[in-house]
Amino acid sequence: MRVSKQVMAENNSKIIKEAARLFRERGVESTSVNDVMGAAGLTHGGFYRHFLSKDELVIAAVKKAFKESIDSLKIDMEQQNAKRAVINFVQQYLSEQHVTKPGSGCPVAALAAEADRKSKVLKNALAEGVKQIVNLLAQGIEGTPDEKLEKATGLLSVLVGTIVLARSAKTKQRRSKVLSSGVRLAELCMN
Amino acid sequence: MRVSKQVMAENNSKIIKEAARLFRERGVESTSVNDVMGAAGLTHGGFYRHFLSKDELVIAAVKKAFKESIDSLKIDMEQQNAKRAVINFVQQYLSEQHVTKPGSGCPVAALAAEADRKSKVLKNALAEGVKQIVNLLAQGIEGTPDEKLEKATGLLSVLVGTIVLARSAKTKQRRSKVLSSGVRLAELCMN
DNA sequence: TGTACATCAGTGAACGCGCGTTCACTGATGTAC
DNA sequence: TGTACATCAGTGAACGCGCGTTCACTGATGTAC
Repeated sequence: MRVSKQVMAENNSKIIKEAARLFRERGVESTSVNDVMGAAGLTHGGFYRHFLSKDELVIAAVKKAFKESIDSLKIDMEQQNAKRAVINFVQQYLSEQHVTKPGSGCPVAALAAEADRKSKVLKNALAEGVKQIVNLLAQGIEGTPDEKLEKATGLLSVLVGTIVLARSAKTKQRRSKVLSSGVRLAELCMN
Repeated sequence: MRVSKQVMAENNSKIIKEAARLFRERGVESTSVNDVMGAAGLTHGGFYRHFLSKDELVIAAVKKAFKESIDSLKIDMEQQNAKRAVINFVQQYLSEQHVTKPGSGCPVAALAAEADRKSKVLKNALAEGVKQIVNLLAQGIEGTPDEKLEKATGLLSVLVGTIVLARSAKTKQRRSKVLSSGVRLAELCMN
């Protein structure tokens, strides 16, 4: 039956939140509309009162996933100096937790490969998020404006590559080695 | 109708070859058994004379994809000095061509995210390929055995991350910037 | 080497299944008076 | 503020579709003599 505007808005947030988690955990194609609605405590039929299509949900979920990272990085940058904030970001990014919990992690590492093959709109959402993160990271890096951007781009490449490689590792030992070599490289990137 | 052993062997190779290309181009889930068989000039029904399941084909295709890269790198290392071979490998890896033609490119960059969620067997095939490539790259890098492996691991992280990020770029300019920052980083890794 | 027959690679229809999406229906919500 | 009614968020059955897989069939291949 009909629910109040407020409940509907809450349901909408829940759907996007669960989608952002499930898409990163299992991939977009392996997550059905039914999976997402079930995780949000609803049934699949009502989905189309919220979104025109699954594709639209994917966009919303990717934007939400980026917003989480970006907002917390922004707040960190305002509360302390930018360089420290970036160092903290890198440390969290290159952690065991991030490797084993993609559901709350970086959408680039989890979804870029899939996005490359999907709709142009999704690719745009990905590219937009990357741009914003690179711009933020650049603020915590030394150099001329051009150098900052180049270094930030390199840093993000290292971060993404390290997580992707660490996730492909079979043993915990191997994973740790991949992560620690990533940490060393990330430090190189920032100077 | 029945075909000769030789023709059957050729068909088997064709199936694996087309699968290795299509899986990297479109992803494993977005490529159907029918797509692969069609690309190999056959019909879908005959597929199960060659493989027990689609999963088995995925393993074979990933192994084939790695073998291509690894064999050509090995040959290069034998024909000239190892360091030069690694430099060439990096140059080819971080090229426009590799970004735009995933079908003949690195299986890690194309499939690692998807493999992380799929069967353990596929993950193992990926991890095995990564191990072999890291070992080869280490031979072309200076340092103690431990340093060589750590540097090679870092180098591969940079390579994979750079390609993933470059593929997510919207414009050719942006793609070039990502690639050139990757080249600079790769050079840092090797020393 | 030639013949008779069993084998089996490849074909295309058919299977059950889960997917994204649609729809008639329900009943609480929101609104007009 | 109370009432009567239109709205519409959510439900669950149903839709067409493509998927991985199975199967009866075909006829060239491979083999036993």
